[in-house]
Amino acid sequence: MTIQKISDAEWKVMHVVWRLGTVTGNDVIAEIVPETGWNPNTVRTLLVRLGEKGILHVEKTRGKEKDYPTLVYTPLYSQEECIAVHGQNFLERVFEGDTSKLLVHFFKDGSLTPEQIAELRKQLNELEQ
Amino acid sequence: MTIQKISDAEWKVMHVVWRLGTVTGNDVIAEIVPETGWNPNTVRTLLVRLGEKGILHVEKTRGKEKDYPTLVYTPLYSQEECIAVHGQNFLERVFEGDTSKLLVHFFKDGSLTPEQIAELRKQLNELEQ
DNA sequence: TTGACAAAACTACATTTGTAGCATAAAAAG
DNA sequence: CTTTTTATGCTACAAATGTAGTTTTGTCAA
Repeated sequence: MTIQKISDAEWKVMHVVWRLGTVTGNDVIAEIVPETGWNPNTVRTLLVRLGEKGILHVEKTRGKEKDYPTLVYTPLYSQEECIAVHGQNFLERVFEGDTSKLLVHFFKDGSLTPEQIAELRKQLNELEQ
Repeated sequence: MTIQKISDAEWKVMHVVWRLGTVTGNDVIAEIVPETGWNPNTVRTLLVRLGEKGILHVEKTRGKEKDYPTLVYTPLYSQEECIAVHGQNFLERVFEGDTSKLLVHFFKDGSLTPEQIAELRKQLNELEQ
């Protein structure tokens, strides 16, 4: 019932899907293959699996006009939802659930720009009152 | 050559090993089994795998006095090193490498105590100058 | 109509992971 | 010494993952 696990390779696909909204296999292939060198079939396999996991909705549509039917994939969960679930998991696994330990780690390691630091300070202030 | 991947179940073992320093199988079993309900053999399997992965050093030692030889496991990498590697990986996978996005997410989601917030502010200040 | 081409569907296969069970060897107990 | 425990060493096995290859099928160009 909960959101199923998204594997490393699948995350890469999901980022593209969230960015583009509703996509065809080719859309994703066009984005990912040049960057990763993966075989196009690999991308398609990942899309199929994400469909089976209930993370993407899969539908066969006839494009606008005379196009022949193509599978289109649509995210069933927002990026925020998936990040929430998987972030929680990571937090527990690696930091034993201690959020502030996590935050301190990524602070130090993050080489943040001054703007980002300012943004974080703002967030902190908001949290505080 | 890099630190190999540590799986979910293995992290649980590693936290115990880091906490206790050098451990026997039984030490880890005593800590983990009550909490998780895992079969003791499961814990031993994980220890063996961590040894094979080069994350733990395995050695057969004769305990202090009249003890019979037992396998003892010692971490070959500090918690910080492992967290650095795996944290980086997570950051890239889930947040596409954007540290500040990660931080903002865990801020909002983290239900921090006032002390933790204060601590973070301190860290921020240190970073800033 | 027929052949070429591309998308989709199905199949594949080695590794890793979760989760043990079973057999053996050595120590402790009797 | 023999028996009983227990840690260790193998073996196991299904599901998930990374990474495609092969086959089928539907569309379009000739």
